[in-house]
Order: sequence, then C-alpha cells, then structure tokens
Amino acid sequence: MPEQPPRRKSAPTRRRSETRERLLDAAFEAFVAKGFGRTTIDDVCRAAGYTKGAFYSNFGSLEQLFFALYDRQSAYGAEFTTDMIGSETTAVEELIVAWAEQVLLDRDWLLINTDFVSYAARFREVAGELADHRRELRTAVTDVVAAFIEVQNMPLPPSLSTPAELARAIVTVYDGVIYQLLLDMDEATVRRHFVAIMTALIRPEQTRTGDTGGRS
Amino acid sequence: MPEQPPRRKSAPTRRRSETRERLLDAAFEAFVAKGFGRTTIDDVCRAAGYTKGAFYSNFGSLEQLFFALYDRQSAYGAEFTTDMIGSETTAVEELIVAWAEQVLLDRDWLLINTDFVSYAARFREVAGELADHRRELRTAVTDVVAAFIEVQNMPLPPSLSTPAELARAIVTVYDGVIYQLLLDMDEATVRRHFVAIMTALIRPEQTRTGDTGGRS
DNA sequence: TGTACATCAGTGAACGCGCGTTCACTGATGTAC
DNA sequence: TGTACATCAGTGAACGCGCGTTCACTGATGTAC
Repeated sequence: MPEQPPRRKSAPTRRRSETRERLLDAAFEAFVAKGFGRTTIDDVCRAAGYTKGAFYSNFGSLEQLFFALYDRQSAYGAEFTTDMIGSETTAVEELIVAWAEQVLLDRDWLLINTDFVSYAARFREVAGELADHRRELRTAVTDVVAAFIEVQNMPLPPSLSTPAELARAIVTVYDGVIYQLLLDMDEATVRRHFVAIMTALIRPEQTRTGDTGGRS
Repeated sequence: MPEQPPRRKSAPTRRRSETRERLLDAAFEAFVAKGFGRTTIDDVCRAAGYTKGAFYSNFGSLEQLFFALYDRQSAYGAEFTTDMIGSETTAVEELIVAWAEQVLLDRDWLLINTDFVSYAARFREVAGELADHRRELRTAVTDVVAAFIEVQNMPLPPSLSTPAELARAIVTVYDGVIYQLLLDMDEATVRRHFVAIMTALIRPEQTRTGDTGGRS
C-alpha cells in the first residue's frame, strides 16, 4: 500500500528535480525490460547512476515511483489525444485513417501500462486513478464523434446509437489492438488492422444521397 | 530463463500428481491475489499446505510452474471455444448473442492471463507459445465465421472481407472487452457491450429480401 | 561580482529479514510374494 | 488378502545472497551581504 511521500516544505531545487527525472527515466527503461514486478530499487538507481539513498530521498517506495511514472507518461498521452480533436478532415473515412495514423502506439509505454492495469485490477484504490484517465479518454473520443455526427451527419450503427456508446466501442477496439502490438504485429500492421475494424464498425451507409457507386 | 524440470524416469505416482495439482491450484490463487511478479515460492507452498521442498521436487522454478499453470488453464479454455462451434443457431444475431453468452470471461483467469501476456511480450521465446494458442483461437473463430457465410450467407464488411480477417477482428474486440472486465465493468455489462460491438461489426444488411421493418 | 555560510541532496556503509535453494532424513506408497 | 521391503515424495532445518531500509556524513547548491 502506498507509503507517504517524503514531505517537502519548500519548492524543490533544480538539482532535486533533475534527480527525480533521471530516476523516472531509468525506471521507465527498467520496467520495460523486466516488468514492474521484477524490478528492484537498486536496478533503477544503478541505471540512473545514483545510490539507493537518492531514491529514498525522492520516493517512499517503488510503488510510489511507479505511480509517479504513470502520471508523467499519461500526461504526455493526454496531450496527444487532445491534439487529435483539432483536426478538420472532411469524410469519415479520412477521420478514421487520421486517427489510426496518430493514435498512440508506443510499445514500451504500453508494456508499462499493461503492468499498471494489472496492478490496478487487483487493488481497488489504484483502479480509481486509472478509471479517471480512461474516462477522460472516452470523453475526448465522444466529443470527436459528436462533432462528426453534427458536421458530416455521420450515421451511427443501430447497436451503438449514441456518441458515448460508439466512443466506448472505439476505445475497446483500441485496447484490443494494443494486444496485437504487444504479441503479434508490428506497428504498421496494427494501424491497418485498426482502420479495417473501425471502418467496419462505423461503415457509412453505402446508399447515401446521390450515391451511384455500385458494388461490383 | 526456464530451468530444466526435474527429469522423471517412470510415470508419476498418484500422490505426486495430487501434489502437483494442489500446487497449481494454490499458485492460481496466489497469482490472482498478488500477481505473478509479487508471488513467492513460499506463498504458493503455504497456500497449498506443503513445504518448499515439495515445490522443488515438482518444479524447477516459479516460472516453470507459471507456464504449467498457463498450459493447464488454457487447455480448459480451448475446450470451451471448440464446444461453441457445435451450436446450430439460425440467424447471425442469435449467433452473436450465443457467443457473448458463452465466451470465457473468468476475471481471475484473465488476471493471470494478463500477467502471462506481459511476460511473453518481454521474452521472445515465451511469446511463441502464446502465439500458438492465439492462432488456434483465431482458427476456431474463422471456422465458425466461414460456416455461417456458407449456411446463412452472412455478408462480410467490405473492410474485413475474408473470414480470417473478420475472425481476427472479433478476437481483437474480445481482447478489448477483457480490459473492461478487469477495470470498469461487471460481467453482464461486458457481455452486452460485446454484443453491441459485434452487431455493429457484422451488421447484417438492413435491407434483406422481404424486410419491412422500418427504422423509426 | 565575490566571498562566507547554512542548508540540503545524495553518499556509502551497515543491518537484518526474507527469499531461493540444497540436502540428509523419514514417513508414505506401491510392489512382490 | 496380508506382510516385508524398497523406493520415492515430501520434510524441515540450514545457508547465504540480495534486497529494502536507515543514517551519520560530506560535498554541492543557493543565499545574504
């Protein structure tokens, strides 16, 4: 269970912030290589070029560092998602492709993220933090979907008839696609697969007004 | 890296098999509770009611036990999937619902499975074993899909135009849906969500021969 | 800008617990008659 | 079916390494003048 972080009275000095960052960077590498469960405080310190005292001066436990790392990285991820909303493409197909091209597929980070999910799934208190992040992600996706319905009058599948439902489905597909990246496929193949599923999911009506394109 | 298992000359005695099973059962519980990474050989032995010597008499390392457990459990899972193929429903919608009702969603096992994925994703040699299991799963799904195309002339989405592609997409959706079970949703909600996505994916043409049902 | 000092961040050695691993042993189990 | 024996499976104690954690210390950093 999360130990209390060392209480700081004043703002951290520059030296201190640097050490903290270097420890986080080193932890990132170590967690990617061995997994959170098999990583040792000393692994992190040696990779960062510090002694263990430096670790304890900055973090209360490896779990605490793990959470800090998760926060830092998922902040990067959030920027990413929000950026995407800005894009002003025209057709739904283009949106999907643009999405697939931009969507975050960093294998190293996804490895750590999986460890975090695995941890959160076992400890209720931690699950809450993750749930918040995921809710934000879904909201962002919902906004994009809603915007597209309004502007492009994109049709929704009958079984996913609200923007929120479709958004949830999209996130689910994203989660599933991540698995493929971890196990089977390289990044480019994963992106293609993502496009194919999303296209099938959203599948704009073949018979739109004025549509003359027949299917063979 | 996997140690060699203690070499056995003759067939294992009954006592021996029982011990092995009890250790596997105990390991299952321990891994669910703490995760593979945080579980100790002694955790397993105490839960099973044995001393550590018994463990070393049966397994070379905790990794080895982990793999044995994975094999045992995924053998159960395989039965499950194969059974499903037998079902002779009529409409596509019914197949999807039947699928959603039967599909394996055992949270405890999925927790362990996630640990295994996490492990496999880091070690190439292990990844192969997992890949085999997943290929089998996809093949089974492909067979069901192919059978339905033939019998019911179920239409395929244009972006997933072969049974194999659709099968892969279905497994991806399944993988994604598992995440929800681990983090957000209870089992019933997950099954409903699975049905909704699958329906949207496969979406039999709304304008079938003789179809008079209008949408509001 | 330069110096003197106080505070603070990281050092490195020490400690002890817990864990993986080994092994001589003994009680349980299966077999031969 | 019952007894005697050989083998084998699991015991429990021992060992030592590695890991988490602590702390007196020192060199680096920021501040006041």
